[in-house]
Amino acid sequence: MAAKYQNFFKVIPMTASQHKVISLTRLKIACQDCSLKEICLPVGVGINEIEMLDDIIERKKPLSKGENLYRIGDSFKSIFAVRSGSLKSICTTEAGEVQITGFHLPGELVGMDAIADNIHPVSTIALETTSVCEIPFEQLDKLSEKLSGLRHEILRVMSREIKEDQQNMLMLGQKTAEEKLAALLMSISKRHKTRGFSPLEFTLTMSRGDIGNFLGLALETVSRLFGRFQDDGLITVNRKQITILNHYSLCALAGAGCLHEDSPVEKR
Amino acid sequence: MAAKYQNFFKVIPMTASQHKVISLTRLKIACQDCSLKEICLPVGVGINEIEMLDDIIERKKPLSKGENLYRIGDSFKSIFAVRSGSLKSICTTEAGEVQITGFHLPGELVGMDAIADNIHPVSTIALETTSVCEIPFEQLDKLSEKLSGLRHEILRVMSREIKEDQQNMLMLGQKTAEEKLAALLMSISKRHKTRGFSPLEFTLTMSRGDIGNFLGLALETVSRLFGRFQDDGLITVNRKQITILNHYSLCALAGAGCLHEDSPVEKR
DNA sequence: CGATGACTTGACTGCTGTCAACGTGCGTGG
DNA sequence: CCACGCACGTTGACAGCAGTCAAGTCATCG
Repeated sequence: MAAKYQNFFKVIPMTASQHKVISLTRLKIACQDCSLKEICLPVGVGINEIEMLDDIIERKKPLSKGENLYRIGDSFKSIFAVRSGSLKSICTTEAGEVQITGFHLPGELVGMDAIADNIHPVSTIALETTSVCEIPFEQLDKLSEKLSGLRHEILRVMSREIKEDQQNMLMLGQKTAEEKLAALLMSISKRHKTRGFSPLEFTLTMSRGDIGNFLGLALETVSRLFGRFQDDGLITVNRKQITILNHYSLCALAGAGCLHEDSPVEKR
Repeated sequence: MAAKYQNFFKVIPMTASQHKVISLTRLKIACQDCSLKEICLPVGVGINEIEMLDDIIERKKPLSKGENLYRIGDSFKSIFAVRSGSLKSICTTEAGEVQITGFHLPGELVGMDAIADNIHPVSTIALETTSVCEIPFEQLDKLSEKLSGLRHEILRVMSREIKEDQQNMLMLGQKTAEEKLAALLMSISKRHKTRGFSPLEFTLTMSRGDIGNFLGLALETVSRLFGRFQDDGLITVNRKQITILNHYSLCALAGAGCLHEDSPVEKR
């Protein structure tokens, strides 16, 4: 769902140690290096504005595993950029069933689906220790009034989300279990690559059950598929550690566009 | 996908005869009555601006069945509001397979997914004789700079599309064939209701194949399900004419939220 | 009136869900 | 440091839903 802001909203991942020692200087550097500065920094020009930013970011201390960033029904004030860690968004039906609507990795934005009604339609929960930047929507909107580039970028980001959600819709509706899982792996791989990490070796922070729920599969099926993929030499699975051995075949399996139409050739 | 703009972007449906006799006066009335005027009319204030509008709309003569509104890869200039008729959006994979990403009914907007890359990611095709209004995005954007209400509304509309696409994703991934079809019928019913037509009796403008493709089902399955629904007394099917007999049960079948969480109670 | 495409119905196969038992790793507490 | 317990993950057996193939019916259009 939110795999798509990297081009514009690229966030510099932070290590856990950095979270502890947030000095004003350090943060300024972090923000200036971060591609999010196009949103964050122009809020004010002066140094004191940056200090304001400090406050905003400082306010969000890292979430620990299982903690909520926001809950269904919470009023919408800000969108969030993931700096490190990962999250999942879930919506619960009246029957109490839980449905995962997406996973969020560093450099991605969450919460834009709340703009419509000023209420968060999903809960977003940390899958591990996770640090986020808060971007007050009010300020972002004000800013976009003056900066047409920013305004366009916001529209583009949202449009991209629509476009890619539609791709995901297709995937879920039309693909087999095998194709779904391959597509998810390709999606995560691509997103890791975009943020500068290895696209061929990564750790899944979500459980088999989470993956199954998201893909509309039984967790047993997910487990079996991991086994089959390994037998076929496509990947190596070690608990949550995934190594992609045969990127091309996996991409082919994922089918049309590798979840987001970016085959070998990079789009844009 | 695009079932969601009715609250704001309500378009007054036109009869076929109206298409033929577009007088300037008549059109002005049409635009002023149309809820789209919040977008269209403020472009200019003077009478000549409205004439400009006339030109824009006139340019779009009704599409006949099978005609393209735009094709994949076309450069993006405008979004479109459906006045009468209906359309489907399809994306074709490199393998030449066709996937339907959505149906569009009167009062709905199409083309917002092209903002991201300035290129239409899908082709949109008339399912019957169809008339649309063209809304030049350039002008819409310029206008939104001054009118914060309009700017917010655009964001809200796009946010809503994201939110509801996510709901659809869930539906496609998690629901059974029965639930999918029920959900589609409920969606269409709701959309008909919103534009002031009967929610319990309507004509499907798309083929069984289209429905199956969209829902990720074989067309035979769709056909069988229509039969089963009829046997169970939920609906009456006469070729493309659908009558909903047991709205409540169908809604229950559609599951969590009737595709868009609007059970008996109306949201917002 | 015939042809073509859309739809329906039937038989059969296979993928995937469900139920169930069994490993495996990690954290807690002795 | 070890043992235990619990959550997570794996594997197997079986059943059912939905896809595929195929034949036949119906509507629409030239």
